[in-house]
Amino acid sequence: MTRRATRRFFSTDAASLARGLLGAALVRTLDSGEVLRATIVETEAYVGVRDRASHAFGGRRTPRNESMYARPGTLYVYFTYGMHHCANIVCGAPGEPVAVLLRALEPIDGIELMRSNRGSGSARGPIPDRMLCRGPGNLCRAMAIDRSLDGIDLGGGAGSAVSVEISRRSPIERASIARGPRIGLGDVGSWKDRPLRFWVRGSPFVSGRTSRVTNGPRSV
DNA sequence: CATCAGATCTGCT
DNA sequence: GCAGATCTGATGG
Repeated sequence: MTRRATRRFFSTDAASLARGLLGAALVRTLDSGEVLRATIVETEAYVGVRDRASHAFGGRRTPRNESMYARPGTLYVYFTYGMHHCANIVCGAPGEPVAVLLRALEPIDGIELMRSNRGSGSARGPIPDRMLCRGPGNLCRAMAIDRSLDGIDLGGGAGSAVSVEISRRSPIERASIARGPRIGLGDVGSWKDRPLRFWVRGSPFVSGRTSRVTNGPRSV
């Protein structure tokens, strides 16, 4: 039993949404009608203009990050390193550039299409399921998310390209959620160590170099 | 395992 | 020009 997340669900602070998204499903409906569905297992919170690691630090506003300033439930997709797309869900108060980065998903439906979206893999054979949506760039590729979806409203009417499904049945136990510092940040002072990354403890779908280090204990 | 170069877009200096 | 909310394949211990 699931329901679709509405604007109300996204209208909260970034850390709360980052936690609350764990266990929810990200649903991508393609133009063809095919559906890709995956459980969110890892997120990062970018808490607003005071967050030195955020694209919106100090109130910075550019063509790229414009949708961060849109209403809660807006999808913010950016392109980085000349190669990768990353997907965020805008939250917080209306007009505040607050968002949650999606870092890893556990594939549920449309797995073969995800694999195909990722490319044919390498000489070592097809990409294993646990790698399909591991990391913010990889999950965008698998789920066919790019800048053309930047700014869409996840809380809008039915049939939109991307939405979030919340399950009442199996919410993630608080004790099964781990948190730690965010990944890949440059010199952002004390913000580097803030525990704003959240993940499902022990999930083999979570990103990070070694699952032992990144997947260890430490509850919320 | 750990480290590193390279892919080459976007925004700031 | 250079660094960045990344990822992959290559190389060396």
